[in-house]
Amino acid sequence: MSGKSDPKQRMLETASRLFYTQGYNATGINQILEESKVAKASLYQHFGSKDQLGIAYLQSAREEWFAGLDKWTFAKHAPKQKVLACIDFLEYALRMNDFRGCKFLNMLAEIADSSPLMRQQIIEHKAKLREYIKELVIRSLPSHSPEEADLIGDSVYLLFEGAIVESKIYKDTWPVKSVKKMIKNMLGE
Amino acid sequence: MSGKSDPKQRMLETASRLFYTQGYNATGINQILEESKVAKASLYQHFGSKDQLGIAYLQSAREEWFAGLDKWTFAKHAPKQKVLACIDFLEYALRMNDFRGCKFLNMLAEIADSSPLMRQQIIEHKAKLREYIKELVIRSLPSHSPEEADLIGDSVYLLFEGAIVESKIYKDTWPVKSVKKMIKNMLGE
DNA sequence: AAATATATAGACTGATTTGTCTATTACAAA
DNA sequence: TTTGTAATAGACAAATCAGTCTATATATTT
Repeated sequence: MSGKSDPKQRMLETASRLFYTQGYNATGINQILEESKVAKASLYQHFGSKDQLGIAYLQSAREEWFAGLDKWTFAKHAPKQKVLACIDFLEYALRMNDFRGCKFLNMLAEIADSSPLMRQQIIEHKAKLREYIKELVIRSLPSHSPEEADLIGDSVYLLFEGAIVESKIYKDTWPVKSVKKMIKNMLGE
Repeated sequence: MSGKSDPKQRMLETASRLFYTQGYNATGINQILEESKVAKASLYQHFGSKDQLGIAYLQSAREEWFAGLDKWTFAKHAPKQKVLACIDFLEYALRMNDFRGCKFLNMLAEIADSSPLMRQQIIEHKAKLREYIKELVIRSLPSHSPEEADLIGDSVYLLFEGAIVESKIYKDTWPVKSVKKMIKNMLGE
């Protein structure tokens, strides 16, 4: 059960790397098996299908994402600073991943209507992120009306998402930097 | 050369439909040939490769997109109303396409680093859209400093893009509606 | 009518796809 | 030591992938 010798873990890590860098449809299970040095039967023993492996990939990506996000926001105390920490984490994560964008949005673009289960994973992840950000924004704006704070919360979330996809297009941090400035304005000086 | 009987046009239309609804990698050329009733040799005669067909798909999608955008903005005269018309066009287009999202972002997520030419098409399209919106926003805010207007222009663009991807996730118009409200605020009452 | 260009049908290649199956090996617990 | 579990290697299936090629047929133009 220790990392390197556990076939299931090895497979998931290799699949995660390949799905992200090459795309889900462009990655065959044979390549995953070769690079993780796992037998084909083991894949179907542990995951049952490529689709299920894709779901496991999204699940682990979600855990990783929120673990990172928590780490960055917990370092700050004021709600507004926590919101800005989300943006700083985003810039950090995008750089770390060479601007390959969001694992969930990339997958969503690939699967079309062929995997409702993966789609559900993606929706849940994004809905959770939306609530996460909205909660922080609302706490940053205690004097605003619920309607106003709600709108600003969604706007911060949509700017956040916009920054992800645009940084992937331009392979640059300008979208994140613009978004951070704009959010600072929206949350007040 | 009249529509239905022109193999090249027939192929491109069928490929566009299939690439968009099924994804680029998930669509084989054989399916395109069958559904467009075109011989395989004709495809390679006119396009040379599947990659080139993908590029032609993106080119025609760009023309279509800006033709639609122009139509909606030309109907308004005040710059601010033109910006809002962009959002209205977006909502119209997303609905029309059953919330399948942006053809360019979908493709970008699929090709990873396998097609620099397609990537270039995507970058050019988005850069053009960014300039289009920024120009309208700057004209909407004549009394703002260039730096402020520039930031708001990019923010509107990023909200616009965010609305596209989020409406695809949730298959709902709430992101577009939130973005329209927020942009109204940003451009002043 | 003859010549040229374009489209069609479809065989074929060689590689790859997901998934199943058999048979063998390694290891751990009883 | 025996028994049961998990991993391995790899053959195999049936389908599909992009792309090439030959041969035939249809139009258009000169």
